[in-house]
Amino acid sequence: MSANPAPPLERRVPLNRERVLRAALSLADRGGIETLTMRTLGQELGVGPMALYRHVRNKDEIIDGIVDLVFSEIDLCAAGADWKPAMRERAKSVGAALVRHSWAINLMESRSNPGPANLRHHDAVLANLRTAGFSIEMAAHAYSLLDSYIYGFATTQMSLPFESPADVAEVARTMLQPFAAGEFPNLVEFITEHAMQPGYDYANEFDYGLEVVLDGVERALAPDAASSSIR
Amino acid sequence: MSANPAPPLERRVPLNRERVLRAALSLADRGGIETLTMRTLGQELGVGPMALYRHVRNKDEIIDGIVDLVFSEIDLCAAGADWKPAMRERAKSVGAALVRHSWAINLMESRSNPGPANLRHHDAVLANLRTAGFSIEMAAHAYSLLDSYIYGFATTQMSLPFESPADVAEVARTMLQPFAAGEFPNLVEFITEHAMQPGYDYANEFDYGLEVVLDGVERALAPDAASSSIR
DNA sequence: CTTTTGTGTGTACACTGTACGCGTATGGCG
DNA sequence: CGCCATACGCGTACAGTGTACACACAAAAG
Repeated sequence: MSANPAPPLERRVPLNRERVLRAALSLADRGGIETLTMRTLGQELGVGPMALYRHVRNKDEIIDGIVDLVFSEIDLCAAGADWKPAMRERAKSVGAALVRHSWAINLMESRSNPGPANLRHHDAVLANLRTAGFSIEMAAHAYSLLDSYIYGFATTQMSLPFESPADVAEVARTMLQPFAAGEFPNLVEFITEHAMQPGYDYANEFDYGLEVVLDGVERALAPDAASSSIR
Repeated sequence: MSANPAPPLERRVPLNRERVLRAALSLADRGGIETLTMRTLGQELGVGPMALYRHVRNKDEIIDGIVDLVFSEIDLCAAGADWKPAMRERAKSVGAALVRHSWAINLMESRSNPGPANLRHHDAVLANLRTAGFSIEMAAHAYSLLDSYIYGFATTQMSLPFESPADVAEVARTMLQPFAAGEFPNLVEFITEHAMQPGYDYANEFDYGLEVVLDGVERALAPDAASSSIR
C-alpha cells in the first residue's frame, strides 16, 4: 500500500547510554536525586521505564554515570603548576560543581565504582602534589585534609535549611519553638547577632577555611615559611 | 469466671516512643539505615508496622529521633574549659560516635528538624568558644572549619570500600581493571607505595588534619603565637 | 452497667526497581 | 527481491516501600 499506516515522520532516533545519562543528570539537577526514577527518566526520554535497561545495567549504574559526569566538570590541575594556587583552584572548582549539582554531595565519595573522570581527577591532583615535592606521606596528609574540608563544607552548606538571612529567622523560630526560652542562649545569640545579619552568607566561610587549610599544609611542608595569609 | 479464656501470662507491656527509637537505633546499627523499614522495625518489636504510628508521626520522625540519640552520645564540652583541648576532645567524640553509627554521617547535618541533644551540643560548643574569647565572627569561622573537617573526614573514611591493606589490593585491582595499564600512574603509585603498606590505616589521618585545623584556628585567634605542634 | 480512650491489626493504595517475554524496526545477507 | 538475526522498546507482573483508613479489643472512667 502506498499509505503507511503509521508514517514515521520523525524517525525515532534510538536511545543510547550517553543520552540516558544526560537526561538523568538533567533530571537530578532540576528535581533532586529522589525525583530520578526509572519511570520519570523514561518519561523524560519519551520511552517506557524498561527501555532504559537496554542501555544501562541497573539504576546504580545510572547513579555512577551521572556522578562521573559531575567529576568531568571539575577542572584538572596541571602537574607542573605551583601547588598552592592549583589546590586552591581545584577546591573552588569542586565546590562550584557541588553547588551546581547539590544532589551529588553525598554520592561523590561514597560510590564504590569510580568512573574514569573520577580516577583522572585524583590522578591529576596527586601528580601536582608529587611534582611540587610532596612526599607520598605528605601528599596523603594534604589530600585527606583538603578533600575532607571540601566535602564537609559542601555537606554542611547544602544542608542548611535556609537560603537568605530572612529565612534564617523563620527557620530558627520553628526550630527553637518546642524549647524553653533561655535554654540555648549561645545558639540564639549566634543566630540573631550573626546569621540573621544583613550581609550574612554562609558560602563566604569556604574561602576562610580553605586558606587556613592551605597555610597549614604549606607550614607542614616547609616549617619555616609561615606565610600567614589569613585575614 | 475463675478460668481466664486467654490468660495474659506475659502482659503486653505497651510500646512507647522511647522503645521504638531504641529499637530503630539498634536496627540501623546492625544492618545499616536501609534495613530500617517500618516492617522490620515492627517485627523487631513483635508488632505490626502500623502499630508504630501510634507513637511516631512518620518514618522521618524516627530518623530525626535516632539521629538525636547519636548526638546525645557526644560528650558536651564545658564552657570554661581551655578551648583547644576541648575542641580536640569534641572532634574525637564526634568522630567516635560517627564510627559507631556510620549510617548517621550523611544525616547528622542534613536533618532540618534538629532534636534537643543536637541543639544542646551546638550551644555547648559555642559557649566554650565565646567564653574562651572568640568573637562571634571567629567562632563562626572556627565552628565551620572544624565541623566541615570532622564530617568530611567521616564521610571519606566511611566511604572507603576497604577495611584492611589486604582489601586495598583487591579493590584497587577491580577498580582499575577497565582502564589501560599506565593510565593513572600517580594513583597506582599512591596505592601500592602507601595504601597497601602493612601499617596503613586511613583513620590515622584524622589526628593529623585535626591538629592542622586547630593550629590554624589558634593562629587566626592570636597571630603571634605559632605553636606549630604539627609533627 | 455503659462509654470513652488507648493500642495494635488488616487491608489497601500509590509508589519504587526490575525480571521476563513479546512485538517490531533495522540492517546485512543470499 | 526475500529472509533473518539483531537491537530496541513495551507490557505485564512481582516484591518491597511508607502510610491512610476502618476495625477489634483492652483498660479505665463515669
